[in-house]
Amino acid sequence: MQEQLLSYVKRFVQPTPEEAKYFLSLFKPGKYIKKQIVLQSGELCLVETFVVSGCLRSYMVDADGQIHIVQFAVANWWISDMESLIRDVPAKLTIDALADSEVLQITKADFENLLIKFPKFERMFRLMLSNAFISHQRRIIDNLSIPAMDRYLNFIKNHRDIEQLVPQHQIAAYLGMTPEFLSQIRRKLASEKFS
Amino acid sequence: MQEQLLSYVKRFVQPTPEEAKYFLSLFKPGKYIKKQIVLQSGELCLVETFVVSGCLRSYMVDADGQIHIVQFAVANWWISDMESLIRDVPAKLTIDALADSEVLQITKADFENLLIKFPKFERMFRLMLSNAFISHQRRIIDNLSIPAMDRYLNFIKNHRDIEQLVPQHQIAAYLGMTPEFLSQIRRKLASEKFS
DNA sequence: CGCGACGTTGATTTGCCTCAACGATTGTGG
DNA sequence: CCACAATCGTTGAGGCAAATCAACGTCGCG
Repeated sequence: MQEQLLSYVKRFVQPTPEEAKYFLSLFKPGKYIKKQIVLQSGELCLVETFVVSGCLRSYMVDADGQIHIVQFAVANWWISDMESLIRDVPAKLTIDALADSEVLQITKADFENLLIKFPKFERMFRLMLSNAFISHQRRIIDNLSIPAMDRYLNFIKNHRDIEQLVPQHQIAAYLGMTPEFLSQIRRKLASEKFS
Repeated sequence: MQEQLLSYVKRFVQPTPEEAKYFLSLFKPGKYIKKQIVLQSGELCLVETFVVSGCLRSYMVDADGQIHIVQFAVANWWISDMESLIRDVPAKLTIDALADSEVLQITKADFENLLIKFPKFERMFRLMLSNAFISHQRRIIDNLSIPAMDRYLNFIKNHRDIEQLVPQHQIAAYLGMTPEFLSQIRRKLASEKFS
């Protein structure tokens, strides 16, 4: 588990053995079983979570009780309610496990100590955030400009791993459509295959 | 101008006079007149731009030729094509001026030198990015869960400054609706005022 | 003055949602 | 190990929000 996180880190920065050891020592391993809640909306988000295996998801419930999925996190992804974590406000998101999962978690306090002791990691988190920012930006554009069927096609092309792990109505909730409508789309796609 | 940027910086980190001086020395002032292009999509984005006054916008043109606005940048906002800037790939976004504007710009090379020389600023950009990430995340949720009229009401509540600066069809392109439909919404809102 | 940018209005169409019902599969307690 | 309940995906009918298309009035500006 620790090695997996370390090799992830090395994509961004090259820690010395000492830095790497300290870094890893701050992460506590944990397990969640399917459906288990990691963070309940309304509470404070106290940790940043790195997914080693399995799948977590973050979602928001809107005024009509509808669930909107913000993110799926499979192996080598991070997940948290960033707003709650950074600004110490109650979380708007709920995070739970879609499958049995192993994680590594660092508390906010340890995280801040880490950055003070080894500013090198500041760089790593900045680069990670840039990536997340870019992909969120693309998702905004896609939601505004691309019809439902193409959004689905893009999704299964770019996230085949997630597609095989989570049920289809979860994908619908991520793409911003109803499960019924996603079903229509799939029917249409299947029939088009004979042409 | 420089003082405006400095006071912005101080929201995040406390630079020493020496750090502040070096930081500011890397930013070159510039002006754009209304409609002038700052970055053409397809080219490389070479600078990060801080808006001192006026208003820039970034947008993407989709397959149907429709324009989708990613961001308005008024005073004290940053704007760039982050993906192009960080990964050295052709920009997908175009940036232009919606009004005569004053800016301060730093090149990618100077930016990297800055972070090597004074890692303190790494922290600042990480915190800035967190904020941008959080607001993008909220926009994704809003676009999926909130009807057009409420998105418009939220926009004019939270961005009255922008609303007064840019024409309405630009706001429509930001909110993901047609100008005609925004017009309908405004008519309905106006008539509701007499009740 | 004349043209282009901007906002408005109305008629029509369409993409997607709602609601309701129904198999198939999974899983779980008795 | 069976029975029953959830969970999941599918189908169809009907409805609504928002897009499209077309026309028009107004204003600011070269």
